[in-house]
Amino acid sequence: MGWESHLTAASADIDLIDILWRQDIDLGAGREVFDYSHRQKEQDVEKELRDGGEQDTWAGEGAEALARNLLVDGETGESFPAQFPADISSITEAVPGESEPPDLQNNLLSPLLTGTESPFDLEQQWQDLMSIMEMQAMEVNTSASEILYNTPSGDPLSTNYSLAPNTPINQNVSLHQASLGGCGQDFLLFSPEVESLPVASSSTLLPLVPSNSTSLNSTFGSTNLTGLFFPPQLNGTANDTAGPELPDPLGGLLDEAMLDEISLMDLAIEEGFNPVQASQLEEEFDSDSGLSLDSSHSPSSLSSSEGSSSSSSSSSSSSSASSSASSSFSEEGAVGYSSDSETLDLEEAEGAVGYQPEYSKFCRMSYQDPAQLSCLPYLEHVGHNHTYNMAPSALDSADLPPPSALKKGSKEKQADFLDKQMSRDEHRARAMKIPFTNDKIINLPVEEFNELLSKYQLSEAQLSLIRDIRRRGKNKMAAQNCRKRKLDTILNLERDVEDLQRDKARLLREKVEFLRSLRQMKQKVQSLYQEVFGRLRDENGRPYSPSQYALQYAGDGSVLLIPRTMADQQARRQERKPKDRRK
DNA sequence: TTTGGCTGTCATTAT
DNA sequence: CTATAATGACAGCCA
Repeated sequence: MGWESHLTAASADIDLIDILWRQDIDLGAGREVFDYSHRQKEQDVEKELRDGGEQDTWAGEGAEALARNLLVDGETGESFPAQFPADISSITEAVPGESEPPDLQNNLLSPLLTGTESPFDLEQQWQDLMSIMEMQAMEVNTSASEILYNTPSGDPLSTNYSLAPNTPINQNVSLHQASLGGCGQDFLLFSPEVESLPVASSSTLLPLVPSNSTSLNSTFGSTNLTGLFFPPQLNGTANDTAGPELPDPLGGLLDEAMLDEISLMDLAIEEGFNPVQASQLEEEFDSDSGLSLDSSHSPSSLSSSEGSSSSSSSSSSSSSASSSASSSFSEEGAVGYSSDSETLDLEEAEGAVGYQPEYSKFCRMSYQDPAQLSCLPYLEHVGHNHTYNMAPSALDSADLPPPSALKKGSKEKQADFLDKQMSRDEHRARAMKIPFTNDKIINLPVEEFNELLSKYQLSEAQLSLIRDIRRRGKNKMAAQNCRKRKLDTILNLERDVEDLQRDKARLLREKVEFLRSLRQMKQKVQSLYQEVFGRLRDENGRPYSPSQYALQYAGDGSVLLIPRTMADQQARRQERKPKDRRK
């Protein structure tokens, strides 16, 4: 108990600390045993003595903090309604199942479309869309064929297809030839004018859609010139199946600009995109084809911070026992959470996205490097000085009180200030005459630490204090790392969210593009079908009735003219196959 | 005076 | 088992 003889320290702070220490011991917090509960008691007593009744003021702070935490969680926990699957389902629902029975030609088109025309590999979703479109496309077919026959197409197919009556005629009709005349023009012809897309789900989000919903039908209805080129049977069939009694409910969604708008509106509504983000997306869509899959913000590149750990180095310890805090920076820097590169990376990332609050928060965690901190002007206002372990030399330049406070600039005040910069543990260590620095106490490896302890004759109180200092010091760094990790996690999650939102927007746009091209192909195929069928003549020179005959596409590119009954059977068979496969 | 952020500390659990 | 790391909770300080 030799330490009591040093109670006459000049500093009042040290007097107080010594008094506290005596009280701690008087309260029974003996230093013989390293006891957590005792340490808690001494903490409490110390607080009561030093802070007076201040604790009452902060009685409810824990609850407030909890509430804040919950709020923060609520902010970061963005909700992502599963809208994309809903899109598909609603599309499926939007396609009336009743349209199947009357439309016989659909059944004939499906094998060709699914088998040979698709240049894309969109896997399941694509297949789903295909199936959707197959039912949907025929709603546009009438218009498509009308447009086709309205065109001054070349006539390579003119009258070459006169077929024998009655029998299923197996006549090769080269689709290559057939497409020579109209195909090249088809895309030019159709793409700007007909934009029918079954994004019925999106229409629910757009109140302006219904007003346009009849534009397509009315447009093509008024220019129905099919009769000029087709015999009444074929034309009648087409009108019967997809005609006025089945108006295309999606006709109003065909406008290309509207599709993009739908995409953006989708995003805005589903994900809470702010207008700025939406416009950014729009720019992205405008400049990008939407097919670039390489994301520089790949979520897989996130957890980089964990790798930059370096073990604490004993060489950072200071030599002077009295200036015990001189090496606190190296001590903290040795924690192993170097954040330089991360800070830069995040600066770029956040700067690109405009996440200022988090950026500020994040950078405040880089205090472990004072130079870095002083280089960040926006952190200068952070004048907190809880870092009692900070080196006074480093604090001199930045945190010294204004000169007015030092006018009477006595060395005592300077000493006072330095004292205030010392952590409580450092004060305690000084009061207890601990013969080495807190830095060593905290950062030395266990072996060296024990070796150091064995070199000195230390009382139990001193040993207990040393262990406390070591425990608290390590825990302090652990807490700092923990907080930084937590911030990193939050930032990474936010970046993940942004990346996912970007991906979703891109996929949505791709979906629209695919639907668009799919629709064009279907229109082209359908018009080709009708052109070929319409040019077929029986032995009497009369056209075949679409209600009795149909064209069957073979796998080798040939086309067969077969009776309807056979075609229907085959179509049903082929329809079931993929469904069974899916199950 | 109130509030929010930062920091240190303790208790507890995980490694 | 001990030592240490990680983390939630709390308290205190400061702008």
